[in-house]
Amino acid sequence: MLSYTNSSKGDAEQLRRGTWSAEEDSLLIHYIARHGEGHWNLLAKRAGLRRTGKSCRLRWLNYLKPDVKHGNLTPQEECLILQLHSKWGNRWSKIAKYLPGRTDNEIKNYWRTRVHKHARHLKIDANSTPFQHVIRCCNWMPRLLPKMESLNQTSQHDQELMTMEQVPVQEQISGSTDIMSTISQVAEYQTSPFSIISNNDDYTLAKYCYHDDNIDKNGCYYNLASTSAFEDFPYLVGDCHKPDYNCVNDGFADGLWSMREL
DNA sequence: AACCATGGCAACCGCGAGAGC
DNA sequence: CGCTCTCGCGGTTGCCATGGT
Repeated sequence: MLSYTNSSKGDAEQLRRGTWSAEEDSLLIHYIARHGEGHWNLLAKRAGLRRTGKSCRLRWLNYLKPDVKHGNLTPQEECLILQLHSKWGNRWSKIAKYLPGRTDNEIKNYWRTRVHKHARHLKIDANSTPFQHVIRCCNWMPRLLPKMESLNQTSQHDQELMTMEQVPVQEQISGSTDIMSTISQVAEYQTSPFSIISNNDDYTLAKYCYHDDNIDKNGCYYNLASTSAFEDFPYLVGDCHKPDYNCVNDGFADGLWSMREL
């Protein structure tokens, strides 16, 4: 699957494209470990990689960087993506800032493969107001919340932190342990909006998102309560959503959840 | 077993912003 | 001011695995 870009400077300067090999990954990791990130075009040449600087940067940021989390998104992360996308639209990098360890590319792929798919099947625009109401008010968000609650009972957040401490990504990749890197990962994670979820003293994101008293008979209304814990996260604070139409009776919701159980 | 359709995701591309000269 | 380079972003492509027929 490997190809080369056209070059007028001869074969020696042809650039590789396509899937990265383990050898290339190793070259990139070790070069950055010694010299740091940045100046990607120069980095590519000095590291002996026949890749564009752009390609090196992308590979590092989306896959090789130690604090990149791999694996399925948690319900909490899915919930936050839905919230933030309804607020900011396709501002993937901005959304990714609120999901430590997740890349804009991963979030973008998640949206396009999972969320867009539902919109296609429902024959409505994924960016349209009706679809956003379906996602946020009728089914998707409310169904994520019980999952988040059940995960909280077993302290999912703590489990993730334990997992991160036990098997640092950097160790998996390079075979060496950088304890400071691991600690910084955990510290960064704890300052994210998700850090509140398993904090019983400070309530949980799920409980903030979902108040039974505020849900009407169609389940189309929920309130995001205000709390000082969300001062740095204005969208979640006191934001109320009430659809201006009955999104359950119009059949959107049934179609949505017959396709995939979250 | 072979073929085909589909989904998931890594990687690429084009563009624009910003910095440096 | 204009040029070049670097970087980052969002959109798109294409490979590969999986499931269905």
